[in-house]
Amino acid sequence: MNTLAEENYLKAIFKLSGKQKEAVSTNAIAEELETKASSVTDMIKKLTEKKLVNYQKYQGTSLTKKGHEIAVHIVRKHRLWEVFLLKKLKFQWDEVHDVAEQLEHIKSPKLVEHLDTFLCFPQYDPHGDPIPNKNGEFPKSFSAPLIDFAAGSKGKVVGVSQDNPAFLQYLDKLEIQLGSKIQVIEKIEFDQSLEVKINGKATHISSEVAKNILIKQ
Amino acid sequence: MNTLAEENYLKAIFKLSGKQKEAVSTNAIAEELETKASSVTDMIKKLTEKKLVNYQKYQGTSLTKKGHEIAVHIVRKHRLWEVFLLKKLKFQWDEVHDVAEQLEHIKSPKLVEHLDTFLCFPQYDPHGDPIPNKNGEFPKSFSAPLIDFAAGSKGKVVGVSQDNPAFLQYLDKLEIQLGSKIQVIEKIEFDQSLEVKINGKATHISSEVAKNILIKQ
DNA sequence: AAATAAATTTAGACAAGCCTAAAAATATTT
DNA sequence: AAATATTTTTAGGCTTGTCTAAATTTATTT
Ligand SMILES: [Mn+2]
Ligand SMILES: [Mn+2]
Ligand SMILES: [Mn+2]
Ligand SMILES: [Mn+2]
Repeated sequence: MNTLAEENYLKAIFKLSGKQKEAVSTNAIAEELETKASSVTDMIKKLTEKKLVNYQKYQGTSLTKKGHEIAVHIVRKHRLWEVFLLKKLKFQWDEVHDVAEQLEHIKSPKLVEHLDTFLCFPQYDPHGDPIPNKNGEFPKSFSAPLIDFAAGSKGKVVGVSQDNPAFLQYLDKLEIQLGSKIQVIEKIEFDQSLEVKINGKATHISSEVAKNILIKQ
Repeated sequence: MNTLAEENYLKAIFKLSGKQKEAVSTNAIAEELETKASSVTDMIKKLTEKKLVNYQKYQGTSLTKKGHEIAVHIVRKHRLWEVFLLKKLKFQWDEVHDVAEQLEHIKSPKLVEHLDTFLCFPQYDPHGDPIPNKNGEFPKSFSAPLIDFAAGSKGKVVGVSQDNPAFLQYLDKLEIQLGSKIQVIEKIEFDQSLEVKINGKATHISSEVAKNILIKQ
């Protein structure tokens, strides 16, 4: 069984290594976990010992098959709990992440599977992130950040790539939710910001925000 | 904010000190938490520092007002989660305790209150234990252990004073549940065991079991 | 190809929680 | 009231996970 700290490291490496499972730098992990590089080196050595990561001095870290499985399972739990908090306990979408950070570490195979059943096997969490099934398989989703769309293109908001409360509350203020119809009116060359229509209503969006909104055409 | 270990110590002291809030011995705490007396002394000193317990060397430990409040709040969370697991996630009554031991440490005031609302403010957990409300007040309950009842007396099972799975599974086998009607047919002097009728069916029960079944007349 | 900068690791320290063994205090017998 | 037994505390040590400061390696400039 793994400790809470170990699980958080595995999750961070999973998040940072992306689809190609690239090696992740020590500093990147330190930043993600708001800790120091020296602490990361220490922990990586323990995870290497447990065969949960591949690590070569100065060359970065990647997950082993076993480490990957554990990380995906934690992501599964995190996202299922987020759905539970939103759908059953009436939390707002900007409130679920922090509590799920705690709940994801609860250890009980039965709990996860029964929760999944209770929630009717949701495929996406409140931020549009895909929920892996019990075999660790993710539902396929075809989306791209809003910033990659050209003027004139239309689509639907299917997700966000941040779950920071300030960001999510700002989206609420802009009346942007999962499912909102969006059309790019103009891309401002100067600062990469966008003029868009959200459900028919014209709004201006910074590039920083547009990077974190996921669109499906 | 308190650590997981601190919370478990407060809960243990609460459980052991009973209604009169008697001082609890170091050894009793050690046994309850399956740890060593020396570890208990260490922790008690920290809790004294934080003004969560009253402690005098060699004279035992009791909870302060603040310590008592925290302990009751953890008990509240534990029991609400037990209800959730049983009622919503279809756990058996012998399976809920261990998972609730983990869930009781999740920190989110909103989570507890919304869970309580979601469950429609239950007053008792799956073992018949009273659930304190958000002000820390327990519902009054009038029950006594089965072993205290004389031959001929009748009553209803309203609780158990152990949540150890082996004990609960044995009750399942005896077809004893909360709500079961029970009548004491005979008390065996020799070993304090009982002949009883459960929902009309005759059964023999050891004193050890009879101590842990709570009856309301 | 040096020199410099940035990233990473090592060395040594610290707090939390736990342990064993020994000492001290309290309780129980004789 | 001693002697003995039990309980509790103290002393010293270990692991986990963190930190700062210094050393080392790798990357980037000049
Ligand atoms: Mn999240
Ligand atoms: Mn999410
Ligand atoms: Mn319980
Ligand atoms: Mn219970």
